[in-house]
Amino acid sequence: MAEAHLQEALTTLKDSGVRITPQRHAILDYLVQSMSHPTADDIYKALEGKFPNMSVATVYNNLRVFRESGLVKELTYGDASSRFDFVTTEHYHVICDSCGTIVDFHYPGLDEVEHIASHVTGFQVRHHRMEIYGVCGSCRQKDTHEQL
Amino acid sequence: MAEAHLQEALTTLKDSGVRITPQRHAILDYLVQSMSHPTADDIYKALEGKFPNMSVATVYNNLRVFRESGLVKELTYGDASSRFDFVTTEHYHVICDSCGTIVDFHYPGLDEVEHIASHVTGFQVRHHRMEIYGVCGSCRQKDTHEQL
DNA sequence: ACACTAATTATAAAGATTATAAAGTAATAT
DNA sequence: ATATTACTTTATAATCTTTATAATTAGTGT
Repeated sequence: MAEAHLQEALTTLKDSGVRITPQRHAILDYLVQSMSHPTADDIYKALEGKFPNMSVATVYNNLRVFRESGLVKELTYGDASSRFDFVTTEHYHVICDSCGTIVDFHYPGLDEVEHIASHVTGFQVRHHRMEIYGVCGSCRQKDTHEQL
Repeated sequence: MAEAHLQEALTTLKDSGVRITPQRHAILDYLVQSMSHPTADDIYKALEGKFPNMSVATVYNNLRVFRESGLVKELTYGDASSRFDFVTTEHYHVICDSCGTIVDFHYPGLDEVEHIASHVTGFQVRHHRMEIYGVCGSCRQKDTHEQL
């Protein structure tokens, strides 16, 4: 399953004339395997065993390449680092204000909102982002015990 | 109208024990007056006429104070600077991918989404963010003429 | 006006990301 | 096969936004 996603991604890249270097293969592989939403630095650190000489710039460059090929979505926040999400099916994210955990959340796209926004503002709407924030189950338990 | 908002904000601050300095007054005033969504640097530059010695840190510090008092919302993006929005009524934002213009968009809160997210993930949901992206009217005209 | 405390300033530091230039590697044509 | 070319990686420096620090200044209640 994950393997299939990786193969498909590699084919997509090859077909659009992007070379498959060992570094790119490894970064993609990590993105597919990791069920989390890693930062560029997470990826850099995770791969420094295999590629002791890899530069952070390589990670950033290739994440940009993947983003431009539509393989990866960049989740941007204010001060903190961007997180990168391998694109499979459409979904939103629910984020814990306390520990930062990101949980995938499947919900039908908000087409109506897009239509109304387009109508009201005169924009040609192309996409939207939505995130839901709160406190995750384990942080709530901690809070209860610690009287936080 | 704008004056009323400013006065109300000043009262809120005073009541919570925050000193009203000339800098704070000016920053709040600018936020209320400007119908845009300025960055910290926008504010800093706009006020350097009145306050030639004001530090950027003062702008950031006070924007944080206002945020913590609930007077101002911080709109965070990835690489770019945060933008600050004086809180009046609840609304979302529609953002132009081409020129960055931010337009206010009034729409009922997505309560249902929050409820379902809470139910599915076990989070105690507290808030959400949504932005709609596209191309604004004037950029679309430009694109047509320039065959972009 | 005085004393107390908070706010401002100037500066440095931190952190994430991008730019640059040199060296390396893969693809293509000869 | 080899030379040529274009693309990648590496190492490093630079940029940009934001925060931390320490010294000075200024509000506020008595």
